[in-house]
Amino acid sequence: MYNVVKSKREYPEVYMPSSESRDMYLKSIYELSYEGDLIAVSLLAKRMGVSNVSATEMVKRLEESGLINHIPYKGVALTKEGNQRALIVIRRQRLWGRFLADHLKIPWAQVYDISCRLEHASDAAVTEALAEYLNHPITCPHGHPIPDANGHVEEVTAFPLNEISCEVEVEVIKIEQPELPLCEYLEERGILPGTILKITDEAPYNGPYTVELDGTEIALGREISARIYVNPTEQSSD
Amino acid sequence: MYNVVKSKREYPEVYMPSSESRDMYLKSIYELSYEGDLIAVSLLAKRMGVSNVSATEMVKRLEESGLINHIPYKGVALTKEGNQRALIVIRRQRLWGRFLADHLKIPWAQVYDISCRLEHASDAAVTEALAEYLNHPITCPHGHPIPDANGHVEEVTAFPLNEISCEVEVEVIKIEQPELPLCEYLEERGILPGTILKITDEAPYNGPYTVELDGTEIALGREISARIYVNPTEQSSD
DNA sequence: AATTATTATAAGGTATACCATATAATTTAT
DNA sequence: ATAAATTATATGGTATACCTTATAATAATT
Repeated sequence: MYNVVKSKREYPEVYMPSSESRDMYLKSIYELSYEGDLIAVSLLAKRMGVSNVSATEMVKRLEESGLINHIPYKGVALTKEGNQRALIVIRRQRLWGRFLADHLKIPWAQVYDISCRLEHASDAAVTEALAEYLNHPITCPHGHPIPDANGHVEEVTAFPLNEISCEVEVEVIKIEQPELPLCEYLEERGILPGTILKITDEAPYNGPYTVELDGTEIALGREISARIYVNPTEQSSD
Repeated sequence: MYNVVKSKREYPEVYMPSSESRDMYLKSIYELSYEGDLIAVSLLAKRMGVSNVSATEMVKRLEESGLINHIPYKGVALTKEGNQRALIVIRRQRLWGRFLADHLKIPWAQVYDISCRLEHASDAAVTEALAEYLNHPITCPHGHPIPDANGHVEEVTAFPLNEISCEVEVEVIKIEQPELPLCEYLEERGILPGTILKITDEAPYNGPYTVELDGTEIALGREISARIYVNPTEQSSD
């Protein structure tokens, strides 16, 4: 009688198995992938916060459904269908992200996690109504492009901050894997898409970067820097 | 790492067990209850679309959690805590209902089912931000009052249409159990909160009512009539 | 009071999505 | 080439939330 409770059974599993968990795996694989490379199952497990055995089990299920390819001892990659599905889920999440940030004024750091829950409660009709309502935004609050209704995106070109030289002024474009603790850290320090900053010093032995923004200097670890994608500003390229 | 996937485990079950399914049971019990009367487990099972055995199992779990009381062979009733929880869930659903209907322009008939999915993806912070954004509406699109953040409501007084005499002009106040097929039927015929109508004829042997609205006459079965709650208009009480 | 109907419980099963531990297969590094 | 590390699989177990079938307990009706 109520969709929510019976959803597991109402879908014809053979045709297109779908669940929150499966969608999260597909999304993680997409987010970890770069130009169709293979993702190690152990990396996927780490990202999903589950054991390797559990990830392997799910990989098997997703492969049987034709959503991913698994080359043993090498890794997994999304099939065309899996990629499509991942991008549809990502579209939903990023649209909800915009709504949460722009309309509900949810703190930036919390947006990703909350939108992640809403994405699973939205079908195509709700998603498109939401897109219309939001006036078809092109990026999410963390700077990622929003795929269109057919699951197409142009990924924005940007470079991780740790690949940028000292004294080059850059603009923050997007944050990769914007989960709560990282974003809280960044939000406190005013680092979000649009922020202008530059590296003023690199500590040796893989030590932190010193970053200047808004006249103040802060220290940023290498791991975090690798998740902050930036582009040189026009000013710096002169 | 991702809340959605691990939510089942992250809550300390002993303290406050919560899940979509449990919330749906609580909500159903609330909706079936009238002035604290006992709800038969079989009725609950029917409402939830599950077998009696399954409903009994869940009743046991909910009782162990202190959310309901179960008097064997009599029925179940929400405890104070269960009632609170039900109303919080209902608040979320009804707020989302307003958003879906007023902002996303989702067809009225579909609002209940969709809001039912969104309600489970909302914590207190999102709920209150949403309430603020919607300007604290007092009723949902189906005419039900929205509980406040503490889980308090004043149920609106209204009478099922089948208890109304012929020729009395009434206004539709709310639709009980507004699931999709019923609402599609009503929406097609223009019967929703605010509609003014009157019964012009009652067919014998529990036959259909003839109802006049907007100058046209339509036939309405008794079962449906019992779910349409109305109040006499000021005009009719003169 | 006896029959019928309803309600409850018991036993065994399904599916999803996790877990740990152990072993086998393969890759990588020495 | 061999040892070490990684990856895969096999086995058995947990929790939730369903299911069916069968039996026991109670309530309602005749």
